Parts: sequence; structure tokens; C-alpha cells
Amino acid sequence: MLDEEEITYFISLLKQEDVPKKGFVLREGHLCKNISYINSGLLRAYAPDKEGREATIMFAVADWWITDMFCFINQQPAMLFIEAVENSSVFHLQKNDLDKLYSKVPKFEKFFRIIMQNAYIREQLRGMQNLSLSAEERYNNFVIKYPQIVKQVTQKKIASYLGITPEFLSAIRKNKTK
Amino acid sequence: MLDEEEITYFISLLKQEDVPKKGFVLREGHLCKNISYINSGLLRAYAPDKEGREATIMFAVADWWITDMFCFINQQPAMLFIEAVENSSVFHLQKNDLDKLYSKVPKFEKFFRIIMQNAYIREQLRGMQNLSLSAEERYNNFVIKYPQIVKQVTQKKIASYLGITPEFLSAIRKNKTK
DNA sequence: ATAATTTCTTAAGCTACCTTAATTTTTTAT
DNA sequence: ATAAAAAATTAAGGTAGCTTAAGAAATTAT
Repeated sequence: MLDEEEITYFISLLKQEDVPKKGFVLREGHLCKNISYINSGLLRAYAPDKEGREATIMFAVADWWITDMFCFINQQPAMLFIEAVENSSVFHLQKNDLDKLYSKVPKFEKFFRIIMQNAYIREQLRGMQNLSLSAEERYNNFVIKYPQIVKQVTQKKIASYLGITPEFLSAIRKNKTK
Repeated sequence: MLDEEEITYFISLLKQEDVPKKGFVLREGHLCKNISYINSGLLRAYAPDKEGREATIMFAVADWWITDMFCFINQQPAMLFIEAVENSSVFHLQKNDLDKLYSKVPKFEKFFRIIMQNAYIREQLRGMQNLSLSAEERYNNFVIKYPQIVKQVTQKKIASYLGITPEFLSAIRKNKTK
């Protein structure tokens, strides 16, 4: 579908970075320059609220793309932090390079159309669950959907993804083992 | 950007439908055949939960596209109802016609890439707000962001979009006018 | 116009989830 | 290994938002 030359060109635009655990790929207030492909490891995007607490927007594992999409597309200061939960290897793609890619190799429009579509579907499904399920049901679904992430991140971070406190997640888990 | 022939072809794939107020464009359990462009009017997508209550997933006004994206892409029975809140005029595009469109006029990949991207951004922002704001703050933001929708839909539906009961929304509004 | 239906409001009691704080356990750094 | 820091647990008290129910207001249907 993509020939060798196209792939080579694509790869030439990517900038590899090793991000150590607790390192940041993006900080709130900094210009969101990149969309980042995760080669290995695990990243987390979160927004700090006014009390300084973190709302986890997404986790991203190998083969996922992550960015603060609004700020990336509009080349604005980020609302989100993106940090490595584990040592990770990522490939960054800058906005202007992505735009060049689209114009030189229009096939990448399809490539990213599908990425955007999947991201939208994920968020639409998450939104549905957040509106209609209890915290316990959301946690159970999370464990089923992302068993690997459950093993790799702290409960505190999972709680902040589910929209509950770590104390309450602890209570939910206690209930289950009974 | 798109020439006349391409636009004509695109339009030839669209099927116009007048949907009366309270009419359905999609029903839960029915195959989700279409993605629908709203020419005029106002539609609402919602998921019924197990107690039969409705979680409003999105409102869509003129110039927006709406579907149960997961079920449309995978051509599965819908999880959502999509109903007209006002008399509406919509243009439907079937999955196989969209696929044809992509292969005959690849420029439409970009067209829908941007639609998917905007939809993702919307959901990512909404997710952030749901995690970090109180019901009152979410309502205030909704009124600022969608003043027109506030005028056109019942509070019951807005409440179900915000993830609260109509009674509690009523209480929030009462507080504000004091 | 009138009746029927739906929406909105109000209020009282309730519960899912939060807060605070202290203790234990696990992880990280030296 | 040891100390320090972070995460997880537990428990008691608190609150945002829910439930139920009944009446008022608005909308829809006849």
C-alpha cells in the first residue's frame, strides 16, 4: 500500500527519543510541537485541575500515538502533561512535518484518518461508560480492556483515569476480593 | 481543492431524508448503515442504560456529521439511538459508498480525516471537563459553548448530556439566578 | 379549547463517592 | 542495607448529586 520510498520518507521525519520513567514528552503551558508514536514503553496524558489534582486523559502503549490533539493541531500551549510511566522509546512527528507528509504523500491522510477515527471511537465509548456506569463497573471494564496497563501503573493513576479517588478505588478492590 | 466532478460524485452518494421531530435516524440494535450530515435541524445521540435512562452522547446541529461511529465502521448493530430533536433535513452516506468514495476520490480521506480529528478533539476536551469539573461548572461551560442548543433542547436532555439528573440541573439553575 | 402528556420545580431523605488523617506496604534513592 | 518517598489501606465524617414524590408549568394532541 505504501511503497518503500514513501515509508523511508515518513521515517526520515520521525525523531526518536528515549524517555526515562517519569520523564516528560510534553508539559502544560509548553507549545505542543509533536504527535508521538510509542515504540515501546507506556505514556500517560493528564490534566492538572485547579486543586493540583491530576485527571488522566489517556494511557498509551506500544504502537499508539499520543498528543494533546487540540493544542497540537492549533499549535498552542499544551493543556496536558504527557509523562513516561515506564522507560519508553518514542518517535516524534512535528506539525509542519506532518503537514509536509500529507502534501507529499497523500496516502498518509488515510493512515491518520484511521488513527483519528479509532481515537474518536475510543473516546465515544469511554464517554458512554462514564455517563452510564458506576465507578465499580468502570473499574471492572478497565481491567478487562487493559489488563496489561493495570499491571504497569499505580492504582492512583487508574483512579484518576476512572474519575475517582485512590481511596475509593481501594474500597472497590477490597469489596471484590471478599 | 475538490473539483466539480468530485463534488458531484460525492453528492450523488448522499441520500436526503426529512426527519420529523421525534423521528429516528438510528435505533439501538439496528444495523448502523449510515453516517449522516445534518443540513438543518438538530439531532441527538443517546444510549439507554440498564434502568432505561438515557445518556446523551452528543448533540449535532447543521453542518455536523453524526453516527454511532464504532458500529458504523464495523457495520454492527447500533448501541445508540439517534433522534431528531427538531424537524431536520439530513444526508445519509452508507459505509460501502463512503469506502467507494475514498477509493475513487482519495481527497475525501483528508476531508474525513479532519472530521474525525475534530470529533476526537471534542471528545478529549469533554472527557477532561468531566473528570475535573463539578456539575455546575460543566453546565456553565455548556451554556457558553452551545448557547443555541440550550435554547432548543429540554433541560432533561441537557442534564443527561452533563451526566446529572434533571432535578439536580434544576437546583443548579435556581442557585444561579439568586 | 380542552385534555393528556411531558417537563420543570421543590423538598426531604438517601447514597455513592469524597475528605482527612493515620498506619502499613511498596518503591525509590543513597 | 538503609533511609526517604510514594503508594495503598483503613476508617470516620462529610457532601455532591441521586431518589422519590407531588404539584406547577409548558407542550402536544384531539
